[in-house]
Amino acid sequence: MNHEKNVSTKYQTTQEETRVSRENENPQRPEGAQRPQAEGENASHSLMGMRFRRSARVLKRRDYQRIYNTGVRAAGRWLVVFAVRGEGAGKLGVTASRKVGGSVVRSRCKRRIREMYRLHRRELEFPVELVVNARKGCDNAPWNDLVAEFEACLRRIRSQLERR
RNA sequence: CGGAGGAGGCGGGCGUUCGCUUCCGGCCCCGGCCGGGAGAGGAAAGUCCGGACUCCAGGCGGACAGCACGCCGGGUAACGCCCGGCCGCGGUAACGCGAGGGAAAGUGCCGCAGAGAGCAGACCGCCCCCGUGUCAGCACGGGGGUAAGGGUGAAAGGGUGCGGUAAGAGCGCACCGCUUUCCCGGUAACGGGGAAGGCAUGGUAAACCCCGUGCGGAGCAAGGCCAAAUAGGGAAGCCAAGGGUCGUCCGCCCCCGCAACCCGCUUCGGUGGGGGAGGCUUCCGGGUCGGCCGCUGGAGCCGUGGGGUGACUCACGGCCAAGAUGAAUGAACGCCGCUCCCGAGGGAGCACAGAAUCCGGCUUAUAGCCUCCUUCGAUCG
RNA sequence: CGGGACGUAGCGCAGCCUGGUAGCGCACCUGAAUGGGGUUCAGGGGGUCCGGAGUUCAAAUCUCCGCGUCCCGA
Repeated sequence: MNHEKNVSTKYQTTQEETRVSRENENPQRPEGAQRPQAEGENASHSLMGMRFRRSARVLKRRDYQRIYNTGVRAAGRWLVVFAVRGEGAGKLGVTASRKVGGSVVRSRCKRRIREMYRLHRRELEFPVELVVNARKGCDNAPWNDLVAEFEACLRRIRSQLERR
């Protein structure tokens, strides 16, 4: 856990974009609430990259099958991530099977995963089509741990795709 | 104050930052931006009933089958729901529970035990008479009368008491029950009372069944509109054999007509065989991927007043309150509130659960909190 | 949205329609046979009949309401 956090901060510094790195540390550290108000308005311009609309979603069963069959894989305690190289801004598909829990639990898992993708998609340096499967316990996992795991999976995905 | 019962409500609050869907207005011009508004439940659940709505390779009428319901009256669009009442059972009571029609229309079943279980029956007994033994009581054998007592069973053909008798028995009487009948109250279920009858009529219909009432079938993936690539020829009308529905059948009209229908294989697109296989005329559409509509304003909600014991209803006024579609309604953080744990201060947790065409119910899950009423017990005055 | 099947001993299944005794195979235990084991033979134990109500004298069986698993159709 501690090891993964160190790696994630190192990964952030490689991005050179100080605005984005500041936004990323906000949900990770509770002390981040004391951020300057003046730069908050300035940040609103840069937040366009944090949007996540329906056009950025994987919608068809065919597309899911293609990503499962031809993509690379990375699994963690609460997540399984599949990916192939994509176009434009990239896409995300989220699934949660009945094994994860009832309807309330599954919906919550999917929302949390979408939220993580929305906040961290910039860390992928090229367009990628992702499919994330939720695993049991995803709804109750501590937010910071879940984010760390997601980032770790993204790094593994990225290196595997670069090797191709 | 405590216990119990009933009715109803809420089911985290506030703030900051970043998002999602949709509506309205504006701008760039065909999906983006800006401003403003809205955005899960009491069960949204299970899919157990009832409707609205839509369609049916046809409709109308009738019969049967099948299924459901079943005290009485009312409410409702309708119901298997709700309200009020009756009866039965449970509870000291408040109150709760009840598939609660018919067993003198018929059939079936009632294991084991027991003498006998559905045209009742006589094991142990009780009593009388005759014979033998005997002082007698009594014993044995034979004949008869009984069903009170014992015993079996879930259930033994009214119950309790008194009289009566050889012993007994509704054999007689009183009360209770039952049947028939009359009167009174009630819309009715039913209740109250009188008279007569000496008692016949066991249980089971969540066994078949009978009686009464209701029901055509599917379901918003219903159904409709627009319409790529590819493939390519169908559609409409008329007559004849033939064929056609939603469990079956009948009648009439109607429709299809190179298909229907039957059998087999299937990658669910089709395809092989059987069956049946005539012509004429006119015309240009059919359909998949995808998209749009259906899609939320309704048996709607709130308030006031009237009617009703109540469910509910009527009148007037006001309001618009999710509409997604690989599926939005959120995420993170801070403060407060509540519960539990060591107890200075901290830590952990916050019920059941997520709209999918829409309503009326039922059922099931649900941490905690609040309000009102009733009843019982204790204490004080 | 609609339709169906199943739940019985540790495991796989009968019994349910037509209500009264819960049974079969494997596994388990004991004994015999063998130097020992397997096979075989004899005997034995083990059941909230998925849960809760109801009908009945009596329910695994009939009825209703739940729970769980699996499978179809559009």
